[in-house]
Amino acid sequence: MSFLPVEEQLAYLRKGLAELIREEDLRERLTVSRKENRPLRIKAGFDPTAPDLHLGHTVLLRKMKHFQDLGHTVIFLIGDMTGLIGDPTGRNITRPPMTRDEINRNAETYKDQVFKILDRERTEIRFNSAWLEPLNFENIIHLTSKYTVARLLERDDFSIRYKEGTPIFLHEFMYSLAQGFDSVALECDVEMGGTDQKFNLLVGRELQKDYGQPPQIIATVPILEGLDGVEKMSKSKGNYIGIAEPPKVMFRKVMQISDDLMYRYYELLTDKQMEEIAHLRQDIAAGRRDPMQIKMELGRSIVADFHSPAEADTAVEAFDREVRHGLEPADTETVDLPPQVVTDKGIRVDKLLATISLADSVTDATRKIKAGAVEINGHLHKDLLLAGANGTLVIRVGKKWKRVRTEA
RNA sequence: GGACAGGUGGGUGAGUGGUUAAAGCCAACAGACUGUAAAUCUGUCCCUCCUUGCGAGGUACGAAGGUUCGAAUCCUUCCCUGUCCA
Repeated sequence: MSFLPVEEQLAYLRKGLAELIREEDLRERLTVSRKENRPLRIKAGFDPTAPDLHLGHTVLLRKMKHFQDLGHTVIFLIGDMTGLIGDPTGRNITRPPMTRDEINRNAETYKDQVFKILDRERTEIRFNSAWLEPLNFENIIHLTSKYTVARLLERDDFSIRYKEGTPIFLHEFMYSLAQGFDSVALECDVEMGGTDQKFNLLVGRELQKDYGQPPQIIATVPILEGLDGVEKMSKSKGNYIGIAEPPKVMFRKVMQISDDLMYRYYELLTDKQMEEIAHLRQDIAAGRRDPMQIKMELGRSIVADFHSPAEADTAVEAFDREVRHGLEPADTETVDLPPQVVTDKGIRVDKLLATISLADSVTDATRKIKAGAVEINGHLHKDLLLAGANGTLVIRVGKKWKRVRTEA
């Protein structure tokens, strides 16, 4: 295949990047690539323990896709070895080793998700244990001799923790080095990551020089804020939208973000141009457009990306019905009445709720009943007992619904 | 190896012998409000049982023992972390 002119490629790639180190290098690399008709190798690493991708990851994936659009090769690197360390944020410092089976299973999960965005034909999936595992102690000494403690301590996580006096374990220092070594092993032209990865990416540059390779270009993408609009989207903070989540859930979560955050999502998660987004913002500010409608369009677009336009429509309808009008979902689950919650005085509603997981525990169910959060067949139910029930009970606790079939 | 400081509920962080199942804050959940949200306000926020009560019982403050009528709080040993010294 032939590559587009370098300046056109650059323009396409530059959009939406947080930082590019260095643009001149990329220009040069693209020029060589075009001349030799050789695709560039773009790497980004992923943690094997968290195969549930969320929208935060897709900001990066979308950008990787752009490289593929231009004919380059993307290396989707699964950090099965570095995953034993965990990126040193100070949490989950050491992780239990994963079995080969688990890793493989997670890799499969990754593939299902990643190829919703990436082009299968231009993607290599690699595991860094392939070259990290064979390293012997001599190799490791060699590797560690390339970097100083002072430089590693420059990293924000470390310097903060060092000052605070929170523990930093030696193996955590290995994370950046190992990641850098990945670039050496793969002879990467470009490494991508979130802006929070900048330090690690730079280490790769240094190491490549030490190993006689041209230093990789670094392209970082902005970190997507989570649903709360403040912290970065992450699974552990619970402020995420998973790309494997059902359409309804995905859509509802999008609708939950603040109006302000919506523009950010438009910017990082859709193909809408910056000018268009600016217009939307103006129109809403001037009262010419309804923010809810605009947010619904965002949700529809995101759901359609990961599911299908038809499913997106269904999700919109469900939202309208369930959230806006507070009606029972069309797909409410029906369960049989568990016999153990029936007493001679009637149904023990607290136990029922706990059993059919409308409450975390019986105690929790009791609290919810007393708080007036429970509705049965459309009526507020504040009693622990329900006598004379027959037919199907439609139970609502907050936004959760369930139908319970009784015998009588 | 030594000295000193510290380890509390999902997170943070008070609490140094008794109304402490453990303040406050955050998160979460429910309710009100609303244009979806956000924001705000109110309530809840370990488990089990029923006679649903400012009820009874169980479990809980790194681990295990001990002192005491009674401990997260005192003692002992152990584990873990930090700082300083070597």
